[in-house]
Amino acid sequence: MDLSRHPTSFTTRYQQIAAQLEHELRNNYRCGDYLPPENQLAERFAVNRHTLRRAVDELVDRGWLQRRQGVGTLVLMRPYDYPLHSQARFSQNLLDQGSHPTSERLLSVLRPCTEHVATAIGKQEGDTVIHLRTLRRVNNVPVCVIDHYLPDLRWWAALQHFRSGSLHDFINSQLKEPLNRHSTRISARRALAKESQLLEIVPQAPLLCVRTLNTCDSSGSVAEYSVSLTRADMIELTMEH
Amino acid sequence: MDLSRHPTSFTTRYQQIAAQLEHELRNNYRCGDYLPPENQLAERFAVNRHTLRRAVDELVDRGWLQRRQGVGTLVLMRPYDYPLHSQARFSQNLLDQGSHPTSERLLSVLRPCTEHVATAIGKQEGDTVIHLRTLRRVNNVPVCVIDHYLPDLRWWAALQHFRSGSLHDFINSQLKEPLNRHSTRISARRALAKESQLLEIVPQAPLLCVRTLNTCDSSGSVAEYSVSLTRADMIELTMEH
DNA sequence: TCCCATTTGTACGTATGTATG
DNA sequence: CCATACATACGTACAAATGGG
Repeated sequence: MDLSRHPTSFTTRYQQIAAQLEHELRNNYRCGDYLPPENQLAERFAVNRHTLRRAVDELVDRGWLQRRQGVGTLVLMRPYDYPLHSQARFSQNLLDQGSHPTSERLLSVLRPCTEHVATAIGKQEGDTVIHLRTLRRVNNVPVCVIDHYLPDLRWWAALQHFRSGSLHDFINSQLKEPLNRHSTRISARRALAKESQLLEIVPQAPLLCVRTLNTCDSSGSVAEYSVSLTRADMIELTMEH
Repeated sequence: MDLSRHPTSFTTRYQQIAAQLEHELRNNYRCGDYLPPENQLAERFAVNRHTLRRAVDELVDRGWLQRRQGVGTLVLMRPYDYPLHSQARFSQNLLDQGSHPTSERLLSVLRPCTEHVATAIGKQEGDTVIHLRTLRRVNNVPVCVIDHYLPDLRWWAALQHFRSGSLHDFINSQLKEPLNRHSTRISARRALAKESQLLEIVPQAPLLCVRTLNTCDSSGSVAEYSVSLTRADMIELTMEH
């Protein structure tokens, strides 16, 4: 595949090489393999090592390669395994956060909160919070991972019995605390390595990120701050006004 | 602030410079400003231009700077805002769609609607609709492009006088038709080539996509269907409940 | 329209540092 | 301690894009 003579669109040398490497990664490499050393590749493509590195940079940025100083360049890319749901897009109500009847608990710990969480829930960095992580599947396909942060440590004992289902229902029925949605922030970004693994998507795939602050119905104090990451290729959020 | 003698952690020269630049961005620059030319900065830091570029690369990757070939390096970061989140982001109310006072008209045509638009507004594929495209900038940085589809062709004459400002305000004042938000769908995907060009982002960068259906206050019929594409690195949507 | 200065983008060359096994 | 391979840095040159004269 000669990409050097591409009539329609101008590409730089390093972009050509990146495209060529990407093609070879898909066909000739498997996850866990190492690329040939930069010197060899540079020689093969007849470019300076810097130019070759610039091409590899692109693929590292896309999450398909990982550099290991003194060792080599590791191949992370998997062959595409989900050709199916390019079309299928589920809808999900914007208010569904934390109330998925199908979600499953992945994590349940007490931990000092980060600055980000502290700011959101109005506590100090390092204050202990309950941290739950749940994963929602649709048709057994993971679509959404949610981190829940709860500042009221008195809930800890009860929450340890939460295994699956709707967290908000659980809190409502077990702790008699109906939660009120206070504010929501919606953003999008690329998936990080661990996230793409968890959600079984290619690295760098776009994610919808919904951050929700829930307050206690009774006292009005912050009860839960949740951050959900949703596969943007499968889910869209809907809202009726 | 001398970062060159940092006892605890080893930092490379370009990392020191990136940290220094980040510090200066916060204190001495505002969104929309331009950095001094790379040559000047390189001279100031007494490094090669490549080294300086490597430092700037870091801040570009973090979304705080944006390069414009032939022009300069644009500052995106808002002062006083950063320490809270890992990513400095503007916020935009979820209800802002079509009502940006700063938006500018890019396109204004009559055209047969696609199946997608036809489905949304409840007409037949091929039926003529008014199609407007507007671009919103913040501090002269493009952040959001919106396609508006309006089925009522009687508005065409009046709408041709719309140049900039808030489209919804224009419709309200010129056509005496207050619009009502009916439903909203939010998704995310990677930018296509043309979109990334228009929004001045790298290809494949994640976009927030908000599709809104607005109805006439009076008749309740569909008045406008809009599709907005927003740079996810700069804008997040907020909602108070 | 064309040219020109400015600024970023790409590419080559070279040298040395750092990490790994 | 050494060979290998990636990381950083300096130097140089030219290309491409932009904006102004």
